[in-house]
Amino acid sequence: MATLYDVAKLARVSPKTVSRVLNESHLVAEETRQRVLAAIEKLDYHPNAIAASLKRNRANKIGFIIPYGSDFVFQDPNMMEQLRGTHDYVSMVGFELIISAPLHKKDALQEALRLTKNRNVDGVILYPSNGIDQIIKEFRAKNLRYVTLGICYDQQKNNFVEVDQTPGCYLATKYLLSLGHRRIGLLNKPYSFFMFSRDDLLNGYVRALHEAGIEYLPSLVREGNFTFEDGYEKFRSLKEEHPDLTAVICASDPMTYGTIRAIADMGLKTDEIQVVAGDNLPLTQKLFPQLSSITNPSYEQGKQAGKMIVNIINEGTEIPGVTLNTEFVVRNMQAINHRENIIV
Amino acid sequence: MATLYDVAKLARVSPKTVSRVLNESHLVAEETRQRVLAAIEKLDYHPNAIAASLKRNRANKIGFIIPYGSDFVFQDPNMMEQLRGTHDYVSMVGFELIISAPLHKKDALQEALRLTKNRNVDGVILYPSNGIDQIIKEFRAKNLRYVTLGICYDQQKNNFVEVDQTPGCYLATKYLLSLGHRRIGLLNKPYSFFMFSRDDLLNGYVRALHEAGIEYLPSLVREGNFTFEDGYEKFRSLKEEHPDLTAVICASDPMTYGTIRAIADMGLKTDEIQVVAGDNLPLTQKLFPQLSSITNPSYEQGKQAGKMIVNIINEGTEIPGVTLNTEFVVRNMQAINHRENIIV
DNA sequence: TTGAAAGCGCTAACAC
DNA sequence: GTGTTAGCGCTTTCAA
Repeated sequence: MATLYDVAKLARVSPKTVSRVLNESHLVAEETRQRVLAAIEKLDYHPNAIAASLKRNRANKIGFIIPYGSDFVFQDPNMMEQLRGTHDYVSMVGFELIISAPLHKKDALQEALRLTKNRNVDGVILYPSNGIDQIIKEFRAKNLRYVTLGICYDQQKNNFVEVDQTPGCYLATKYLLSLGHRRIGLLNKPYSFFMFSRDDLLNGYVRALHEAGIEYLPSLVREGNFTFEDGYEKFRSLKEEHPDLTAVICASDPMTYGTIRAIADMGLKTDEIQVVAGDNLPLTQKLFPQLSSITNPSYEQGKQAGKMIVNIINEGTEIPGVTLNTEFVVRNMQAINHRENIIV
Repeated sequence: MATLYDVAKLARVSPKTVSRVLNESHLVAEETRQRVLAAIEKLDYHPNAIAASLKRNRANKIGFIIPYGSDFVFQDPNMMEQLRGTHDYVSMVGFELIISAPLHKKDALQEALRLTKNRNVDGVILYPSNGIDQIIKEFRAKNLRYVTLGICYDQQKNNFVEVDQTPGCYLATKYLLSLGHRRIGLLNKPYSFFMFSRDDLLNGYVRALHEAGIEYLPSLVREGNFTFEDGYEKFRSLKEEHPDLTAVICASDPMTYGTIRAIADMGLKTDEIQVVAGDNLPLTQKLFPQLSSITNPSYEQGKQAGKMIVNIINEGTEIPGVTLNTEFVVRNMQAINHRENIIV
């Protein structure tokens, strides 16, 4: 493999000039530049990124750390959307994306530290999981770069991109109330698994109920792990405990699928239970085009996190956190009630 | 950040001894080793991976290159399964995984070359897409490391991990024939988009028909891009052209979803069309537990590809290609025909 | 506008 | 079992 010195020799210039052509080419005489470029072409020279990294003390890599054990990971569609957003942004500005999903959740944060201290990456994007407040303390103490996908502790002011689901859930609840529903379930997100600093879905739900003068029954709310299985189980137990349940709001699309499956398995008809989806993912829209949905800007969240980590790396300072909003999308419900088609 | 020299100084040994403790610690006296480890601990020393890479001429990174433009990518569940398999293997043996999904498909292969020549990665995993035969030629000429997820040209003998869907599709077709179906559609995989070297699904399909003495009608076969949309469109046109169609085999699970949606939208009942899924993904099993399915060992394929690229990097030679098999899973069909529940 | 020389942090020969 | 030294391929003062 040709090195920069080979190019310099062939072009009869110094190594530094080649380096200049590679990086800050406007400081080089055009004629010299052409000679260098020709030599590069001729030798099929590709700069050794590792050597440049060593000298610059910059890996040009971002780590995306997933704390769930890898079989959850690559199957959770929201995480994929966040990953995609991050990928698209950081690759646009010249960073590579390293993904790491330690097999054991507890190793994830250590892995994040290792990657960063090793200089394998210039900064990491982290999910809020248990123990992350300690890890953030260490990142800050050592002046390492990180961004979190959510607020990880009460006083966190910087370096996060979070989504506030309060508005989406408020609108969803209000909509269901306006249709006449009075027993509305909420399959909420987990508070043991992740480390969320506030209960936004619940807040929106309770506020809408309160405004309508409807009593809030805690037993109508169940926490789940965002997964299909949890959607399935929690819906079943919810409906069994509340036979008069007529509507349910799901915290995620996989939970929505589980709920739909549970509805079918329980022998309920579509118009007995109205389901609101949690993420508004493309697949959900295609599979179940009648479902109204809370929107979850996962792609945007990942993208903003990518942008933030790149800025933090370049500026060398912390950056105030960003909160993204949610909305609610109504889809045509008439279609459901008159549909007699059976899907599978 | 502490360097190896700082550790050496604190432990009162030479840099090389520290390096030995880090890498080949059995060659160091236990007492010395403990002193070094104590110094490492005390300084919170983390070896600079970039410096080691430069010296060793080894990045310890694998590139996973996705050639579809990133919005296809992180949404195709099979690709995610392959990625997961690769991730799990390579991270187990100490490699980092870099994923790259150039926004334009045509850039993907150049990106693969760039990453490798730059030394950003030690080797790449590639999908068979148009023009890949040329790229492979260049990889081989320059002695660069690659593995392909499928056979990319007729004479390819090495460095691939492919899946042969002939058996799975043969069994699926045979099964449908045994149930009395005579007009069986095949929503086949694409041949313009990827670069597959053989038409395995079609082979299995035709063989089963032939053995049963049933005529093979080319118009019962449609190519699709593995996507929901293609499943939807192709099924519609298939059924419109062949009103006597009673069963269909889908090349992928997203196509299966599209087909199911089309069936619902066309006002057909479940027992009028029997659908065979293409991948047997967990989500499909959960959403549509009644569907029989061809199995697609995507995770295993990704894992094997990871294993192969690591071996190729370590051995420095090419490795004979591997072909993975497919099967067919029958699920309880009675449940379908008697089910009157409506899913959404 | 260009070049000479030092050095990023580690590892590999080769000595002892 | 341990140390000395050179050098991976680049960038960066500093000088010309």
